[in-house]
Amino acid sequence: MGAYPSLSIGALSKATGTTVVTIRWYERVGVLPTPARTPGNYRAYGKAHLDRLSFIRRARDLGFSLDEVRDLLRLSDDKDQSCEAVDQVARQHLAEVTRKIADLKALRRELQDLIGQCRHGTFADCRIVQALSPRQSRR
Amino acid sequence: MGAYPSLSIGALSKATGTTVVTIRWYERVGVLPTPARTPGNYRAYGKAHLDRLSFIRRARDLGFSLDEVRDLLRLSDDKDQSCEAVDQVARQHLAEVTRKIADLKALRRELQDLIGQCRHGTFADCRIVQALSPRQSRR
DNA sequence: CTTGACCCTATAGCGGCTACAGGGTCCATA
DNA sequence: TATGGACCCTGTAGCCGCTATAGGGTCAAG
Repeated sequence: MGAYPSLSIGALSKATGTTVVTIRWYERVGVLPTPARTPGNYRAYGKAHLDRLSFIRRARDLGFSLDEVRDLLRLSDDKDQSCEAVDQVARQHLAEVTRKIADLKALRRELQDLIGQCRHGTFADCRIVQALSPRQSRR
Repeated sequence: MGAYPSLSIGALSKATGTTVVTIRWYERVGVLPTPARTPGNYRAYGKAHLDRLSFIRRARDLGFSLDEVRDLLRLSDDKDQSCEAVDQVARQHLAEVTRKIADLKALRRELQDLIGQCRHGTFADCRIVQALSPRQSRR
């Protein structure tokens, strides 16, 4: 149960699967607090940084923007309040993801239609080229 | 059957639903050819530009990158060849879209799990915060 | 004392625009 | 003829979330 050993940026990088450059970037844009420095000016991270960075990575993997991550972190610093606000952020993000899926599905159907019509003839006959070109003919 | 009247950038903008700034951007990055100029240095577009810009917009709406659009345009300038290459670009893009949909669906499921577990208690009990924080506890 | 792995800062670039700032042009009306 | 307003011009900087490069400093092993 000694003092938690401090981590170099490289060690933190390996521990979280985040590149060194990205870690410095997170510090720069204020989602990861500035760590202590060694006499040689190397960053020295503690357990709190490891936890925080893990949180950030997980949220990013789930598609939250850095702004949303900032919100989530700020909310999680007010420990006493109910997590309704957090839930709200998550639900909003979920709605956005759902919308994106719908958009991509519509797009996929269009692409499939397009590709399905291609008969590999000469270019003038190509349905893909025809379908792409005249915007007004496709309501 | 007179000469096709030339369009100002604003007219082209309205005709294609593209902002004036974006049209100039397309010219700058080389997907839309530089138009003629009036004596007052205004851009004067012809029917070819209208067709080309419509093509670009439609392809962008379908999620093609500007690089892919460049490819499609270059391919469609070689009129004689079969449209196999075009088909290839489209199929590749379709595969990418399909992959994105799958990714987003996995992500949505995770978010739904997370949100479904929230019981709006105090923060310490919040499943969302817990689930976000410890990265190593989730396989 | 040198090698090589690691670390530092600062700056520029990616895609696909968007938003200024600071002007010029054109046409209708007074 | 003057003026107002709609339109147009160029150039630069900003957005997001990094990534890449240049040009150094630090540290431990051999």
